[in-house]
Amino acid sequence: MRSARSLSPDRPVIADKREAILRAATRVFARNGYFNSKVADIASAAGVADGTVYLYFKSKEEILHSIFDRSVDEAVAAAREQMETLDDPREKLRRIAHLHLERLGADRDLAIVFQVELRGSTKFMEEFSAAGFATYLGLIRSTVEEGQRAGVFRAELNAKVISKILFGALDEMATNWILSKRRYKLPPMADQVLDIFLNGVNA
Amino acid sequence: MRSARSLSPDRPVIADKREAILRAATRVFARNGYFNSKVADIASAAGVADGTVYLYFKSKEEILHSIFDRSVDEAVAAAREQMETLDDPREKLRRIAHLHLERLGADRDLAIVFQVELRGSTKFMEEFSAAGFATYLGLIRSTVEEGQRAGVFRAELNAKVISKILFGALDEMATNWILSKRRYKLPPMADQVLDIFLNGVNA
DNA sequence: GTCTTCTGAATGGCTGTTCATTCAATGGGT
DNA sequence: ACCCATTGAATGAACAGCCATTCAGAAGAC
Repeated sequence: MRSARSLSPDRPVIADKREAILRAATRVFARNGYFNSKVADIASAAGVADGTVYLYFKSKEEILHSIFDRSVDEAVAAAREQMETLDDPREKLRRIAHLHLERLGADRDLAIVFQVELRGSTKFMEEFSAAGFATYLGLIRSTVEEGQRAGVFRAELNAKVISKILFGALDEMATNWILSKRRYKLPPMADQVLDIFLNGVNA
Repeated sequence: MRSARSLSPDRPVIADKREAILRAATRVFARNGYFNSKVADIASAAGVADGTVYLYFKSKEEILHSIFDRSVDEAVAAAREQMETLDDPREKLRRIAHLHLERLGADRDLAIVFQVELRGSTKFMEEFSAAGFATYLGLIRSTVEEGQRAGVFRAELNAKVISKILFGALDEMATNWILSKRRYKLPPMADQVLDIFLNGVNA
Protein backbone atom coordinates (compact mmCIF):
# COMPACT_ATOMS: atom_id res chain seq x y z
CA MET A 1 0.00 0.00 0.00
CA ARG A 2 1.25 3.47 -0.85
CA SER A 3 1.80 5.81 2.01
CA ALA A 4 -0.31 8.19 -0.08
CA ARG A 5 -3.16 6.51 1.81
CA SER A 6 -2.01 8.53 4.80
CA LEU A 7 -5.36 10.31 4.79
CA SER A 8 -6.89 7.61 6.95
CA PRO A 9 -4.60 6.53 9.74
CA ASP A 10 -7.00 3.72 10.61
CA ARG A 11 -6.87 0.33 8.97
CA PRO A 12 -8.14 0.76 5.43
CA VAL A 13 -7.85 -2.86 4.41
CA ILE A 14 -10.06 -4.03 7.24
CA ALA A 15 -13.23 -2.57 5.83
CA ASP A 16 -12.57 -4.45 2.61
CA LYS A 17 -12.09 -7.78 4.32
CA ARG A 18 -15.18 -7.38 6.43
CA GLU A 19 -17.12 -6.49 3.36
CA ALA A 20 -15.68 -9.42 1.45
CA ILE A 21 -16.67 -11.82 4.20
CA LEU A 22 -20.21 -10.47 4.35
CA ARG A 23 -20.61 -10.75 0.60
CA ALA A 24 -19.18 -14.24 0.54
CA ALA A 25 -21.37 -15.31 3.43
CA THR A 26 -24.47 -14.02 1.69
CA ARG A 27 -23.62 -16.11 -1.33
CA VAL A 28 -22.75 -19.20 0.65
CA PHE A 29 -25.79 -18.98 2.92
CA ALA A 30 -28.02 -18.46 -0.09
CA ARG A 31 -26.68 -21.58 -1.78
CA ASN A 32 -26.50 -24.00 1.11
CA GLY A 33 -28.58 -22.55 3.87
CA TYR A 34 -27.18 -21.24 7.10
CA PHE A 35 -26.86 -24.56 8.90
CA ASN A 36 -25.29 -26.36 5.99
CA SER A 37 -22.73 -23.64 5.41
CA LYS A 38 -19.30 -24.15 6.92
CA VAL A 39 -17.28 -21.23 8.16
CA ALA A 40 -14.49 -22.67 6.05
CA ASP A 41 -16.67 -22.26 2.96
CA ILE A 42 -17.28 -18.63 3.73
CA ALA A 43 -13.62 -18.02 4.37
CA SER A 44 -12.51 -19.59 1.14
CA ALA A 45 -15.22 -17.81 -0.84
CA ALA A 46 -14.01 -14.55 0.67
CA GLY A 47 -10.40 -15.42 -0.09
CA VAL A 48 -9.25 -15.37 3.52
CA ALA A 49 -8.17 -17.97 6.03
CA ASP A 50 -10.64 -19.59 8.39
CA GLY A 51 -9.24 -17.78 11.36
CA THR A 52 -9.53 -14.40 9.71
CA VAL A 53 -13.29 -14.63 9.84
CA TYR A 54 -13.02 -14.52 13.62
CA LEU A 55 -11.05 -11.29 13.52
CA TYR A 56 -14.13 -9.56 12.12
CA PHE A 57 -17.01 -11.54 13.56
CA LYS A 58 -17.51 -13.14 16.92
CA SER A 59 -19.26 -16.17 15.51
CA LYS A 60 -20.95 -17.65 12.50
CA GLU A 61 -24.26 -16.42 13.82
CA GLU A 62 -23.01 -12.87 14.07
CA ILE A 63 -22.26 -12.92 10.37
CA LEU A 64 -25.87 -13.68 9.59
CA HIS A 65 -27.04 -11.01 11.98
CA SER A 66 -24.77 -8.47 10.37
CA ILE A 67 -26.19 -9.24 6.96
CA PHE A 68 -29.69 -8.62 8.22
CA ASP A 69 -28.96 -5.57 10.26
CA ARG A 70 -27.19 -3.76 7.53
CA SER A 71 -29.83 -4.47 4.91
CA VAL A 72 -32.77 -3.58 7.09
CA ASP A 73 -31.20 -0.35 8.25
CA GLU A 74 -30.59 0.62 4.66
CA ALA A 75 -34.07 -0.35 3.54
CA VAL A 76 -35.86 1.48 6.33
CA ALA A 77 -33.74 4.58 5.85
CA ALA A 78 -34.38 4.61 2.11
CA ALA A 79 -38.11 4.16 2.58
CA ARG A 80 -38.33 6.89 5.24
CA GLU A 81 -36.48 9.30 3.03
CA GLN A 82 -38.77 8.72 0.08
CA MET A 83 -41.88 9.14 2.18
CA GLU A 84 -41.09 12.78 2.67
CA THR A 85 -41.26 13.48 -1.03
CA LEU A 86 -44.83 12.18 -1.31
CA ASP A 87 -48.22 13.23 -0.03
CA ASP A 88 -50.84 10.78 -1.21
CA PRO A 89 -50.85 7.72 1.10
CA ARG A 90 -51.64 5.56 -1.90
CA GLU A 91 -48.52 6.78 -3.63
CA LYS A 92 -46.55 6.22 -0.47
CA LEU A 93 -47.62 2.59 -0.26
CA ARG A 94 -46.86 2.14 -3.91
CA ARG A 95 -43.40 3.52 -3.38
CA ILE A 96 -42.78 1.28 -0.38
CA ALA A 97 -43.86 -1.74 -2.39
CA HIS A 98 -41.60 -0.81 -5.26
CA LEU A 99 -38.61 -0.22 -3.03
CA HIS A 100 -39.27 -3.51 -1.33
CA LEU A 101 -39.28 -5.55 -4.50
CA GLU A 102 -36.54 -3.55 -6.18
CA ARG A 103 -34.20 -4.15 -3.31
CA LEU A 104 -34.83 -7.88 -3.21
CA GLY A 105 -34.91 -8.15 -6.98
CA ALA A 106 -31.52 -6.51 -7.28
CA ASP A 107 -29.64 -9.10 -5.27
CA ARG A 108 -30.91 -12.62 -5.57
CA ASP A 109 -28.56 -14.03 -2.96
CA LEU A 110 -29.55 -11.42 -0.44
CA ALA A 111 -33.18 -12.09 -1.28
CA ILE A 112 -32.74 -15.78 -0.61
CA VAL A 113 -31.12 -15.11 2.72
CA PHE A 114 -33.96 -12.82 3.64
CA GLN A 115 -36.86 -14.87 2.39
CA VAL A 116 -35.50 -18.25 3.39
CA GLU A 117 -32.90 -18.06 6.11
CA LEU A 118 -34.50 -15.31 8.11
CA ARG A 119 -37.51 -17.53 8.51
CA GLY A 120 -35.41 -20.55 9.24
CA SER A 121 -35.69 -20.48 12.96
CA THR A 122 -38.13 -19.05 15.42
CA LYS A 123 -35.25 -17.85 17.53
CA PHE A 124 -33.95 -15.83 14.64
CA MET A 125 -37.32 -14.53 13.72
CA GLU A 126 -38.07 -13.43 17.24
CA GLU A 127 -34.80 -11.59 17.59
CA PHE A 128 -35.20 -9.99 14.24
CA SER A 129 -38.88 -9.45 14.71
CA ALA A 130 -38.25 -7.22 17.66
CA ALA A 131 -35.85 -5.00 15.79
CA GLY A 132 -36.10 -4.43 12.09
CA PHE A 133 -39.23 -6.19 11.01
CA ALA A 134 -41.49 -4.41 13.45
CA THR A 135 -40.07 -1.09 12.32
CA TYR A 136 -40.73 -1.92 8.73
CA LEU A 137 -44.27 -3.12 9.31
CA GLY A 138 -44.82 -0.03 11.45
CA LEU A 139 -43.83 2.15 8.53
CA ILE A 140 -46.53 0.54 6.41
CA ARG A 141 -49.06 0.76 9.18
CA SER A 142 -48.61 4.44 9.89
CA THR A 143 -49.05 5.14 6.20
CA VAL A 144 -52.24 3.12 6.17
CA GLU A 145 -53.54 5.02 9.19
CA GLU A 146 -52.66 8.27 7.53
CA GLY A 147 -54.74 7.19 4.56
CA GLN A 148 -57.63 6.27 6.81
CA ARG A 149 -57.58 9.66 8.48
CA ALA A 150 -57.43 11.30 5.07
CA GLY A 151 -60.47 9.32 4.03
CA VAL A 152 -58.88 7.51 1.11
CA PHE A 153 -58.89 4.08 2.81
CA ARG A 154 -61.88 2.52 4.48
CA ALA A 155 -61.72 3.59 8.11
CA GLU A 156 -63.56 0.58 9.50
CA LEU A 157 -60.71 -1.76 8.58
CA ASN A 158 -58.03 -2.72 11.07
CA ALA A 159 -54.83 -0.95 10.04
CA LYS A 160 -52.64 -3.69 11.46
CA VAL A 161 -54.38 -6.36 9.45
CA ILE A 162 -54.28 -4.29 6.30
CA SER A 163 -50.55 -3.80 6.71
CA LYS A 164 -49.96 -7.48 7.16
CA ILE A 165 -51.95 -8.25 4.06
CA LEU A 166 -49.87 -5.91 1.97
CA PHE A 167 -46.64 -7.14 3.44
CA GLY A 168 -47.67 -10.76 3.11
CA ALA A 169 -48.59 -10.32 -0.52
CA LEU A 170 -45.29 -8.66 -1.35
CA ASP A 171 -43.43 -11.26 0.64
CA GLU A 172 -45.08 -14.03 -1.29
CA MET A 173 -44.14 -12.40 -4.58
CA ALA A 174 -40.53 -12.33 -3.44
CA THR A 175 -40.54 -15.93 -2.24
CA ASN A 176 -42.09 -17.18 -5.45
CA TRP A 177 -39.61 -15.23 -7.51
CA ILE A 178 -36.75 -16.89 -5.68
CA LEU A 179 -38.12 -20.36 -6.10
CA SER A 180 -39.14 -19.92 -9.69
CA LYS A 181 -36.92 -21.28 -12.43
CA ARG A 182 -38.19 -18.58 -14.72
CA ARG A 183 -36.29 -15.33 -14.55
CA TYR A 184 -38.81 -12.54 -14.63
CA LYS A 185 -38.60 -9.01 -13.22
CA LEU A 186 -39.74 -8.76 -9.65
CA PRO A 187 -40.48 -5.00 -9.28
CA PRO A 188 -43.40 -4.92 -11.76
CA MET A 189 -45.26 -7.30 -9.50
CA ALA A 190 -45.60 -4.43 -7.08
CA ASP A 191 -48.10 -2.71 -9.35
CA GLN A 192 -50.22 -5.80 -9.74
CA VAL A 193 -50.32 -6.23 -5.99
CA LEU A 194 -51.09 -2.58 -5.39
CA ASP A 195 -53.86 -2.61 -7.96
CA ILE A 196 -55.79 -5.27 -6.12
CA PHE A 197 -54.81 -4.07 -2.69
CA LEU A 198 -55.79 -0.43 -3.19
CA ASN A 199 -59.02 -1.50 -4.82
CA GLY A 200 -59.72 -3.59 -1.78
CA VAL A 201 -59.14 -0.89 0.80
CA ASN A 202 -60.44 2.10 -1.17
CA ALA A 203 -63.00 4.18 0.65
CA MET B 1 -52.39 -54.30 23.21
CA ARG B 2 -55.36 -56.63 23.11
CA SER B 3 -55.38 -59.27 20.47
CA ALA B 4 -58.85 -57.95 19.70
CA ARG B 5 -56.90 -55.76 17.27
CA SER B 6 -56.64 -58.86 15.08
CA LEU B 7 -58.58 -57.05 12.39
CA SER B 8 -55.40 -55.74 10.89
CA PRO B 9 -52.83 -58.48 10.37
CA ASP B 10 -50.18 -55.85 9.79
CA ARG B 11 -48.20 -54.42 12.68
CA PRO B 12 -50.69 -52.56 14.80
CA VAL B 13 -48.24 -51.30 17.39
CA ILE B 14 -46.06 -49.83 14.70
CA ALA B 15 -48.65 -47.32 13.72
CA ASP B 16 -48.78 -46.08 17.30
CA LYS B 17 -45.04 -45.71 17.66
CA ARG B 18 -44.74 -44.08 14.30
CA GLU B 19 -47.47 -41.70 15.26
CA ALA B 20 -45.83 -40.98 18.61
CA ILE B 21 -42.55 -40.19 16.93
CA LEU B 22 -44.19 -37.86 14.41
CA ARG B 23 -46.03 -36.02 17.14
CA ALA B 24 -42.95 -35.73 19.29
CA ALA B 25 -40.87 -34.56 16.35
CA THR B 26 -43.41 -31.87 15.52
CA ARG B 27 -43.18 -30.56 19.06
CA VAL B 28 -39.40 -30.74 19.20
CA PHE B 29 -38.89 -29.17 15.78
CA ALA B 30 -41.32 -26.40 16.68
CA ARG B 31 -39.44 -25.57 19.85
CA ASN B 32 -35.84 -25.78 18.67
CA GLY B 33 -35.92 -25.70 14.93
CA TYR B 34 -35.01 -28.63 12.73
CA PHE B 35 -31.25 -28.18 12.80
CA ASN B 36 -31.05 -27.65 16.52
CA SER B 37 -33.16 -30.68 17.28
CA LYS B 38 -31.38 -33.89 18.16
CA VAL B 39 -32.78 -37.23 17.20
CA ALA B 40 -32.23 -38.17 20.83
CA ASP B 41 -34.61 -35.36 21.85
CA ILE B 42 -37.28 -36.67 19.56
CA ALA B 43 -36.81 -40.21 20.78
CA SER B 44 -37.07 -39.28 24.42
CA ALA B 45 -40.06 -37.03 23.79
CA ALA B 46 -41.73 -39.93 22.06
CA GLY B 47 -40.79 -42.30 24.88
CA VAL B 48 -38.72 -44.63 22.72
CA ALA B 49 -35.04 -45.38 22.41
CA ASP B 50 -32.86 -43.52 19.91
CA GLY B 51 -32.52 -46.56 17.73
CA THR B 52 -36.26 -47.11 17.52
CA VAL B 53 -36.64 -43.92 15.53
CA TYR B 54 -34.65 -45.60 12.78
CA LEU B 55 -37.02 -48.54 12.67
CA TYR B 56 -39.72 -46.20 11.42
CA PHE B 57 -37.80 -43.52 9.56
CA LYS B 58 -34.76 -43.70 7.36
CA SER B 59 -33.32 -40.47 8.65
CA LYS B 60 -34.01 -37.32 10.58
CA GLU B 61 -34.88 -35.58 7.37
CA GLU B 62 -37.46 -38.18 6.48
CA ILE B 63 -39.27 -37.40 9.69
CA LEU B 64 -39.69 -33.79 8.65
CA HIS B 65 -40.82 -34.85 5.20
CA SER B 66 -43.38 -37.19 6.68
CA ILE B 67 -44.83 -34.42 8.81
CA PHE B 68 -45.29 -32.25 5.75
CA ASP B 69 -46.57 -34.89 3.44
CA ARG B 70 -49.22 -36.11 5.80
CA SER B 71 -50.49 -32.65 6.63
CA VAL B 72 -50.58 -31.42 3.08
CA ASP B 73 -52.34 -34.50 1.83
CA GLU B 74 -54.96 -34.08 4.50
CA ALA B 75 -55.36 -30.38 3.85
CA VAL B 76 -55.71 -30.73 0.10
CA ALA B 77 -58.15 -33.60 0.45
CA ALA B 78 -60.28 -31.67 2.91
CA ALA B 79 -60.33 -28.58 0.72
CA ARG B 80 -61.18 -30.55 -2.43
CA GLU B 81 -64.03 -32.25 -0.67
CA GLN B 82 -65.52 -29.01 0.56
CA MET B 83 -65.29 -27.40 -2.85
CA GLU B 84 -67.90 -29.79 -4.17
CA THR B 85 -70.47 -28.50 -1.72
CA LEU B 86 -70.17 -24.93 -2.96
CA ASP B 87 -70.94 -23.06 -6.16
CA ASP B 88 -70.00 -19.42 -5.75
CA PRO B 89 -66.24 -19.01 -6.34
CA ARG B 90 -66.19 -16.31 -3.66
CA GLU B 91 -67.59 -18.75 -1.16
CA LYS B 92 -65.09 -21.34 -2.28
CA LEU B 93 -62.18 -19.02 -1.64
CA ARG B 94 -63.63 -18.07 1.69
CA ARG B 95 -63.88 -21.70 2.64
CA ILE B 96 -60.33 -22.41 1.55
CA ALA B 97 -59.08 -19.50 3.63
CA HIS B 98 -61.01 -20.68 6.65
CA LEU B 99 -59.78 -24.22 6.35
CA HIS B 100 -56.26 -22.95 5.96
CA LEU B 101 -56.28 -20.87 9.12
CA GLU B 102 -58.35 -23.33 11.10
CA ARG B 103 -55.91 -26.09 10.41
CA LEU B 104 -52.89 -24.07 11.42
CA GLY B 105 -54.71 -22.45 14.32
CA ALA B 106 -55.65 -25.82 15.74
CA ASP B 107 -52.10 -27.05 16.20
CA ARG B 108 -49.58 -24.40 17.06
CA ASP B 109 -46.61 -26.75 16.87
CA LEU B 110 -47.58 -27.94 13.45
CA ALA B 111 -48.10 -24.35 12.40
CA ILE B 112 -44.62 -23.44 13.52
CA VAL B 113 -43.11 -26.30 11.62
CA PHE B 114 -45.00 -25.27 8.53
CA GLN B 115 -44.47 -21.55 8.70
CA VAL B 116 -40.91 -21.62 9.94
CA GLU B 117 -39.15 -24.89 9.23
CA LEU B 118 -40.62 -25.48 5.83
CA ARG B 119 -39.04 -22.22 4.76
CA GLY B 120 -35.76 -23.04 6.43
CA SER B 121 -33.90 -24.16 3.39
CA THR B 122 -34.24 -23.63 -0.30
CA LYS B 123 -33.59 -27.30 -0.82
CA PHE B 124 -36.56 -28.14 1.30
CA MET B 125 -38.74 -25.54 -0.28
CA GLU B 126 -37.89 -26.70 -3.73
CA GLU B 127 -38.65 -30.30 -2.94
CA PHE B 128 -41.83 -29.40 -1.20
CA SER B 129 -42.67 -26.77 -3.73
CA ALA B 130 -42.83 -29.34 -6.46
CA ALA B 131 -45.21 -31.56 -4.59
CA GLY B 132 -47.72 -30.22 -2.13
CA PHE B 133 -47.41 -26.51 -2.32
CA ALA B 134 -47.98 -26.31 -6.06
CA THR B 135 -51.06 -28.46 -5.68
CA TYR B 136 -52.42 -26.21 -3.01
CA LEU B 137 -51.74 -23.00 -4.89
CA GLY B 138 -53.24 -24.65 -7.97
CA LEU B 139 -56.43 -25.28 -6.07
CA ILE B 140 -56.71 -21.58 -5.30
CA ARG B 141 -55.86 -20.63 -8.83
CA SER B 142 -58.42 -22.81 -10.51
CA THR B 143 -61.07 -21.36 -8.23
CA VAL B 144 -59.97 -17.86 -9.18
CA GLU B 145 -60.14 -18.73 -12.86
CA GLU B 146 -63.56 -20.20 -12.35
CA GLY B 147 -64.61 -16.89 -10.84
CA GLN B 148 -63.16 -14.97 -13.73
CA ARG B 149 -65.06 -17.08 -16.25
CA ALA B 150 -68.22 -16.59 -14.22
CA GLY B 151 -67.66 -12.86 -14.33
CA VAL B 152 -67.45 -12.30 -10.59
CA PHE B 153 -63.71 -11.52 -10.59
CA ARG B 154 -62.05 -9.02 -12.87
CA ALA B 155 -60.95 -10.96 -15.91
CA GLU B 156 -58.03 -8.72 -16.82
CA LEU B 157 -56.11 -9.74 -13.71
CA ASN B 158 -53.52 -12.49 -13.76
CA ALA B 159 -54.98 -15.47 -11.95
CA LYS B 160 -51.58 -16.68 -10.81
CA VAL B 161 -50.75 -13.36 -9.24
CA ILE B 162 -54.13 -13.13 -7.57
CA SER B 163 -53.67 -16.55 -6.06
CA LYS B 164 -50.28 -15.66 -4.68
CA ILE B 165 -51.65 -12.52 -3.13
CA LEU B 166 -54.35 -14.44 -1.32
CA PHE B 167 -51.99 -17.15 -0.24
CA GLY B 168 -49.36 -14.64 0.83
CA ALA B 169 -51.83 -12.68 2.90
CA LEU B 170 -53.07 -15.80 4.68
CA ASP B 171 -49.54 -17.00 5.16
CA GLU B 172 -48.57 -13.73 6.77
CA MET B 173 -51.51 -13.95 9.16
CA ALA B 174 -50.33 -17.38 10.21
CA THR B 175 -46.72 -16.32 10.65
CA ASN B 176 -47.67 -13.31 12.70
CA TRP B 177 -49.96 -15.39 14.84
CA ILE B 178 -47.11 -17.75 15.64
CA LEU B 179 -44.70 -15.00 16.53
CA SER B 180 -47.18 -12.98 18.51
CA LYS B 181 -47.13 -13.19 22.29
CA ARG B 182 -50.82 -12.42 22.32
CA ARG B 183 -53.08 -15.42 21.99
CA TYR B 184 -55.87 -14.50 19.64
CA LYS B 185 -57.97 -16.68 17.38
CA LEU B 186 -56.48 -17.21 13.97
CA PRO B 187 -59.49 -18.31 11.87
CA PRO B 188 -61.42 -15.00 12.14
CA MET B 189 -58.55 -13.31 10.34
CA ALA B 190 -59.68 -15.16 7.24
CA ASP B 191 -62.76 -12.96 6.96
CA GLN B 192 -60.79 -9.76 7.26
CA VAL B 193 -58.44 -10.92 4.56
CA LEU B 194 -61.26 -12.04 2.32
CA ASP B 195 -63.11 -8.76 2.78
CA ILE B 196 -60.25 -6.77 1.35
CA PHE B 197 -59.23 -9.37 -1.16
CA LEU B 198 -62.68 -9.90 -2.67
CA ASN B 199 -63.24 -6.18 -2.79
CA GLY B 200 -59.98 -5.87 -4.67
CA VAL B 201 -60.73 -8.44 -7.32
CA ASN B 202 -64.47 -7.87 -7.65
CA ALA B 203 -65.67 -7.33 -11.19
C1' DG C 1 -37.78 -71.86 20.98
C1' DT C 2 -38.00 -68.64 17.46
C1' DC C 3 -39.18 -64.43 15.53
C1' DT C 4 -40.07 -59.58 16.04
C1' DT C 5 -39.37 -55.43 18.28
C1' DC C 6 -36.77 -52.56 20.91
C1' DT C 7 -32.73 -50.74 23.27
C1' DG C 8 -28.91 -47.50 24.19
C1' DA C 9 -23.98 -47.51 24.24
C1' DA C 10 -20.53 -47.02 20.84
C1' DT C 11 -18.86 -45.16 16.52
C1' DG C 12 -17.30 -42.06 13.13
C1' DG C 13 -17.48 -38.02 10.73
C1' DC C 14 -17.98 -33.39 10.87
C1' DT C 15 -17.16 -28.43 11.86
C1' DG C 16 -17.04 -24.08 14.89
C1' DT C 17 -13.52 -22.12 17.14
C1' DT C 18 -8.80 -21.40 18.96
C1' DC C 19 -4.05 -20.10 19.07
C1' DA C 20 0.96 -20.63 18.19
C1' DT C 21 3.30 -19.06 14.45
C1' DT C 22 4.47 -16.29 10.32
C1' DC C 23 5.69 -12.13 8.05
C1' DA C 24 4.97 -7.60 5.88
C1' DA C 25 4.85 -3.09 7.28
C1' DT C 26 6.26 0.53 10.35
C1' DG C 27 9.30 3.77 12.50
C1' DG C 28 12.94 5.07 15.60
C1' DG C 29 17.86 5.11 16.11
C1' DT C 30 22.19 5.95 14.06
C1' DA D 1 20.02 5.41 3.85
C1' DC D 2 20.22 1.47 6.38
C1' DC D 3 19.24 -1.64 10.18
C1' DC D 4 16.58 -3.85 13.48
C1' DA D 5 12.90 -4.13 17.02
C1' DT D 6 8.07 -4.06 17.29
C1' DT D 7 3.52 -4.71 15.90
C1' DG D 8 -0.66 -7.03 14.86
C1' DA D 9 -3.13 -8.84 10.83
C1' DA D 10 -3.35 -13.12 8.81
C1' DT D 11 -2.87 -17.96 8.75
C1' DG D 12 -4.39 -22.86 8.96
C1' DA D 13 -3.51 -27.04 11.56
C1' DA D 14 -5.29 -28.90 15.58
C1' DC D 15 -8.78 -29.35 19.03
C1' DA D 16 -12.96 -30.52 21.22
C1' DG D 17 -17.56 -31.31 21.37
C1' DC D 18 -21.48 -32.71 19.12
C1' DC D 19 -24.81 -35.89 17.18
C1' DA D 20 -26.81 -38.86 13.33
C1' DT D 21 -26.59 -43.41 12.72
C1' DT D 22 -25.51 -48.33 13.68
C1' DC D 23 -25.68 -52.81 15.71
C1' DA D 24 -25.05 -56.53 19.08
C1' DG D 25 -27.71 -58.07 22.34
C1' DA D 26 -32.10 -57.86 25.55
C1' DA D 27 -36.93 -58.26 25.98
C1' DG D 28 -41.28 -59.69 24.67
C1' DA D 29 -44.82 -62.17 21.87
C1' DC D 30 -46.86 -66.39 20.59
